[in-house]
Amino acid sequence: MNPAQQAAVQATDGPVLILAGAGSGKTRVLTSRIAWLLDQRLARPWEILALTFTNKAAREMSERIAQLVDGSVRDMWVGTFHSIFARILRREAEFLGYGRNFTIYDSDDQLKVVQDCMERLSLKNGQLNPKRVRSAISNAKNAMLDPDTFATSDSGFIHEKLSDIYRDYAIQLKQSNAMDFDDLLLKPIDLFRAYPERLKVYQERFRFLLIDEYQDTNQAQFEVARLLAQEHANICVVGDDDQSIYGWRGADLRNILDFERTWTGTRIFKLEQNYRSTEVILEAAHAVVSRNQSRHPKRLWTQNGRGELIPLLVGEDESLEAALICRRILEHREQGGSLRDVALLYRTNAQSRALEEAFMRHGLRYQIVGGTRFYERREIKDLLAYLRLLVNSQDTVSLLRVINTPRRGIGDATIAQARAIFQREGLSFLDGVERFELLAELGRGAPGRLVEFGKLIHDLRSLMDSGKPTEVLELLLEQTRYIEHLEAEGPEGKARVENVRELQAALQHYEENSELGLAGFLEEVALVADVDGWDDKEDHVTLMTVHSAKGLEFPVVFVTGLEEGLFPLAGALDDPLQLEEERRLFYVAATRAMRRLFLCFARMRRRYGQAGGGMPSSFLDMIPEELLDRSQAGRLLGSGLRGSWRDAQASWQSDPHTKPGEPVRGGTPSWKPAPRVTSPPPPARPGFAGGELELDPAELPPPSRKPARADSKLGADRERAALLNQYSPFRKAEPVRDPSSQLAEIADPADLFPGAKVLHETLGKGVIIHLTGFGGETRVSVRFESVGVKKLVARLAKLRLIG
DNA sequence: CTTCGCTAGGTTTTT
DNA sequence: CCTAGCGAAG
Repeated sequence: MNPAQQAAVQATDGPVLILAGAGSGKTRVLTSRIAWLLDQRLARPWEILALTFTNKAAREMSERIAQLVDGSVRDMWVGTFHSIFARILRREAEFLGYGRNFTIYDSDDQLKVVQDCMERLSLKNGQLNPKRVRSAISNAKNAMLDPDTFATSDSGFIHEKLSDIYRDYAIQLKQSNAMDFDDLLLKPIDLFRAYPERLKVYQERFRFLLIDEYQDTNQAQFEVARLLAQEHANICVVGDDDQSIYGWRGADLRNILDFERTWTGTRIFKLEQNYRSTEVILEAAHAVVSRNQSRHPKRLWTQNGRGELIPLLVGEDESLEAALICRRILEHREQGGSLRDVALLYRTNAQSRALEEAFMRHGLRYQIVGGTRFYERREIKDLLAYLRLLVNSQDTVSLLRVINTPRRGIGDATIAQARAIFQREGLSFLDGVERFELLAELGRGAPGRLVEFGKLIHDLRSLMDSGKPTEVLELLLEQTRYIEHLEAEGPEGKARVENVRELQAALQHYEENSELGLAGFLEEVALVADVDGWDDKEDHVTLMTVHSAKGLEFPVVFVTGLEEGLFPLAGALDDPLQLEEERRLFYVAATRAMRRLFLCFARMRRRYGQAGGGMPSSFLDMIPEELLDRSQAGRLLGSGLRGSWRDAQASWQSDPHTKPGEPVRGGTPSWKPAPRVTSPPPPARPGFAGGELELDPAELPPPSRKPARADSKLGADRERAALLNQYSPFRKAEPVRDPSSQLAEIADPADLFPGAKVLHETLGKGVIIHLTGFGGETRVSVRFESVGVKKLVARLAKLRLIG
């Protein structure tokens, strides 16, 4: 351990701020510090509270502590903010008028409540959009504004309506015995303020508080930490202002920048030696982030050596960008590297699609982290909603979700009437269902169906009390005939059934390893993050957003989609604060790399299916020339053309943070606000082209946008397909000369690619639109001439490639 | 009450 | 381009 690290570990008394740059051994310091506290008998395990942002980070921390000290980790509270405070809230629920079986609402559930409130307040078709409302409520909560305070914080018609909805929303949640994510941080504050003696209990208990990724805390987290630590002032926070990337979620950089002012007597330790990356990588990352105004000045250094230059990979479009990356990965593997070494990072989840297709085509194993999550799939949410309703009978969102799923003839009209009746009688929905006489006015069929539903829930609940969680789920599936319901959906349903099986397996696993039952399972499920599902043991390339990648490291990293408007994102371009966050995001991305960093972009990228222009990211301009390797791209993307990027950009983008005296090469001095010009269009850049292709991409035919109607361009498509496939280890695409003259073999799923023309035994000719690889099964969307678009399982579809 | 077909809007990032 | 969500018809 270096002297700075050692000092940080041993400064056990009073407030401590550890400014830990990327790769500076932050986790090591944090865990050693805990081990030190225990070794020196300064603290006993249960007196330590360590808070992280992801379960993965928490797990890693626990494991590493366990290696340092023996055994006693079990009594220590190490977990995410959300899980730790959920735990505290369950214990203290009665003080807040909640039941300890409260449900945690995710953002989907929140939206349902908001919509319900808006309907009730007749604001459904106004200018307020439910998602906006949801985010307004969330922002209010992050700023610790309750409905009353929020109401007086601003004025105007819209704000008034927002306040009304927020107030109703809070009431609905309470009535449903439910808390949203934000509540998990806010309610503890309410509790501690209203019941100082409860606060005291936790203050006494947690004499040592440690917080990881402190730069990402919001005001509520700041406050709850302050409350807990104010007694002993043994608060140690670790963070890096350059890695604050959750501003949009309410993270407040001031928390870390002002820490020493909040806590008198703060000792600050700076960890600036990086053990992860090469000098080249660090310099590139620094070149971008150092333009920010809001940061502690600092500079990482390393003894890892200079390292290799950063290749620039330029693809004609997103598919070719992906193909170039695949080629590099294949090279890496040929040189004895493992796929596990490699990560692809992107700004938005939508970018994963083109990359995924390329990986499939090249036969490279990959795992996408994030995107649509398992627990957010419809079939999973349906079943979880049943289980949630069993645990918490007041959970309205879940009730409304399952009451007519699968269809049992209880529609909106019935529900609305029944709700009205029960409300009048002061009954909860499920209680009301048991009062048959009240239901008479609902007409002929409805009462019976409602009672039947009530009985279903009743039976399931009795089994929950006596049996195992897996048995409950089994009975649920049986009674609702849910599997049959899914199977009736056709091929789509088959995959959903698989997901249900996975849920059963997950529940079984939980049951075998925990005592906490159904309620515990639901809590765990509610609080998983995308990264938590990431499997770092398997040999595959990892694809994820930059946000998900924080805290991770990989020997080889590709940062993709470095186009102005994508990374940095368009919405951030004219807001200095957001632009700073984008730069930090780039900094995070680049500093994930240990040995090798690649920067990639595409000259053209389809968005919403429409072609869009890709100007190289302004970040690329900030990186000193001598760090980049344009040896291959350089043929066409040479120094002479560099200015033209900037010229083009300068005409429509100004960079408010470029310091005077540091004019950007070839551009207008940008501290003088550049006029926002919409025309003329950026100058054409002939021959500004594609990376490392051996074929000159300038001679490449443009990709046809709509393969289905591209008959006249078939030749072009074929050539393009050949290019895309040229690196495939399995096969060289060999287009059939005359489609009608011969019947091709049934294609191996790995041979299929978007744009390929195929022949199906019964459905006839079609064109592949795209491929997906969920659950290890390649699925293929084909637009058939006869029947339109069909989704098929590639393995079973017996498709033949035709010319 | 359900089903079908159309359209508008969505892609920032997530506990 | 894709899909969720809405309105109209059965």
